[in-house]
Amino acid sequence: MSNIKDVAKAAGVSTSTVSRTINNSSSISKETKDRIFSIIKEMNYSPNSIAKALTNSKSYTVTLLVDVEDEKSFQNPFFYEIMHGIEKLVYHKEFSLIVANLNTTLKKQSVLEWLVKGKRTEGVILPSSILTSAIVEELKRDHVPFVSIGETTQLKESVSWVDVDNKKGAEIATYELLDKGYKNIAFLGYDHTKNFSNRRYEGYSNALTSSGIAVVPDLVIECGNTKDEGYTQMKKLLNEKNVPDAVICADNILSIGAIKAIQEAGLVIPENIGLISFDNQQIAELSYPTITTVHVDLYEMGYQAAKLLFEMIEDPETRDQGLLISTSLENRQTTK
Amino acid sequence: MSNIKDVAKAAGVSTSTVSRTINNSSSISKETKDRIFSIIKEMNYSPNSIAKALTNSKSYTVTLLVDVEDEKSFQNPFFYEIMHGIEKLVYHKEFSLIVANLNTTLKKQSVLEWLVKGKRTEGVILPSSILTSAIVEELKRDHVPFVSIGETTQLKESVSWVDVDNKKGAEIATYELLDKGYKNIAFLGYDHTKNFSNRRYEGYSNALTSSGIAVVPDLVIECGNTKDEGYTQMKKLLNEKNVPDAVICADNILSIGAIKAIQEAGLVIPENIGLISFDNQQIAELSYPTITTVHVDLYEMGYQAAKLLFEMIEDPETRDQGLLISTSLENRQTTK
DNA sequence: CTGAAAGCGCTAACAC
DNA sequence: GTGTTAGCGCTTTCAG
Repeated sequence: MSNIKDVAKAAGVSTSTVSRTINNSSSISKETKDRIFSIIKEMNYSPNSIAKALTNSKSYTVTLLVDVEDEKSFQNPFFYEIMHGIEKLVYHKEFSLIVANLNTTLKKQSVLEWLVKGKRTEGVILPSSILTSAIVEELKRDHVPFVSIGETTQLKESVSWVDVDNKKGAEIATYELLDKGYKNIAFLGYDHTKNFSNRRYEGYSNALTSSGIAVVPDLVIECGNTKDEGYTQMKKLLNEKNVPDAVICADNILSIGAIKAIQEAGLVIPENIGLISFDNQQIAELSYPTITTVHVDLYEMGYQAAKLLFEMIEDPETRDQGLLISTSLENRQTTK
Repeated sequence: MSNIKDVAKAAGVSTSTVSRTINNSSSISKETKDRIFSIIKEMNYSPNSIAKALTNSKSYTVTLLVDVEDEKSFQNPFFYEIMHGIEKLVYHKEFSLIVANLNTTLKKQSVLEWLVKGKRTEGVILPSSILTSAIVEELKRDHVPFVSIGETTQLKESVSWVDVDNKKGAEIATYELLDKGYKNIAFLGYDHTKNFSNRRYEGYSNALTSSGIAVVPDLVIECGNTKDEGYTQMKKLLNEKNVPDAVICADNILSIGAIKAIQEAGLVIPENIGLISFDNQQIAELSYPTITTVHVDLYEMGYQAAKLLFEMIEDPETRDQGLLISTSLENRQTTK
């Protein structure tokens, strides 16, 4: 493998000239530049990134930190697309993307410590679900920029984040149902401990009241996000005197169970009951009927997270900020 | 940030002594070691990984190469677990894990070239679906060890790989159905262009013939892996004179459609018809009924891929090898 | 517009 | 057991 010295020798110039050429310095004549570039190509030279990193005291590396043991931190299907968005910008900036698992320990320290202290990373992207105050403090102390995927309401510290515009998403869903003539809309799967769930509820109630419709507490069902809960709670709803003619599922897996309950009750979707859920394209398309969902551009979310991160890397004075990614409605078979 | 010199100065020793201490050389007296370690802790010193990498001409980095645009290269849910297994060993070895997308280009070269030429990576793990001869040649030329996730039947070159023991998996499934009293087992979703599908078919026919049962060509259905294909093909099967009493789905999404077709025909699962599919835990558990599957330990697969890779990194003379990861049957509601 | 030389932080051969 | 020193491959003042 040839190095910068070899190229310099072959070109009859100094290493500085080669270096300047590579880095496109304006102070090199076009002729020498051209000559050097052709020699570089001839010799199949590539700058050694590690040497460059050492001299510049930069790692040219960004870390995506996840909790692989925790299904909730990044749900499988989400992760891949988000990573795709991150990856896109990271390599565009000629950085590498490192993936590491929160719970890994090396040399008696957390991976994060190991990465940061060893100067292995210049920035971190991580899901809000694993972002504790301890991590925030550590990263801030070491001046490592980071961006949270998910709004960070549980933290007292200010933090940069990107999140889905859950409120708006729920609003869109609610308006859509109203537009299609549904009148009595339930909200299934509310979980007041989760930020995104609160936001979705806000959107739902907002859209209703804005349309002159009162929120009916009996139609707002608090429960976890499982198929079985969806089934049980929907069944219950259908046995009340006030039966809804549409339902918004605050979280996605619920809807599978809910649909089952509706079908078993002899009701037809979307004629008798309409349903809108959130995300998870795969489930939405595998179900019978396919599920109308509020869809999030996760690629975009990842991309924006990376963009925010690079702003912070390039200018450490950048202020923390929050960014909401807009949603869109994917009409499928559970709505008219 | 303190460096090795600072530590040496504080300890009143040379940098080599500190270096040897860090790297646990046996030729340092216990006393100095202890003293140095305590100073290291005091000063909160961490070795600069980039400097170390430069001196040792190693990047201490392994790359997971994927095709994020191609759903098939790593299907979403698969990827995460495989990565988890890889990640585990990679960090245990005190390496970092880089993730990169095949189609990214930098400085007019592919990411892979960029990573390899720039000495950014010491080894690569990638799915067989994106492993072309061109990539093999490139990696071999540059002496970069790599491991394929998936057997590489399409290549003439010898390559290290890990794969699911698809044949054995299908055998297990077939034997299970026979054991439970099913007698007329169909094989749905055969795709002769795919290695894993061929292997599964082999296992199926193997188990049948070993049990003294002839393979009935009419019960082997070649089709793609979609919900709709599963529905259509299953419906067809149920309308033939020779109706199966069990079905193995060679690929997973098929089973959703197949189940629908069975239910619509008024048949009861698992009493009238049994069904076993492959993988995809999430779908298998969301379906009504939940689907009995041949399950693969993807974490293990990732871990073994990394293990193979490190053998090659640590000893370049290591010969290429193939490794099959065993499967297990997850009994759910589609079988008696 | 180009070159010489110092230095990034660490390791390892060679001394003692 | 420990220290001295050269060097990994690059960038960047400072000179000219």
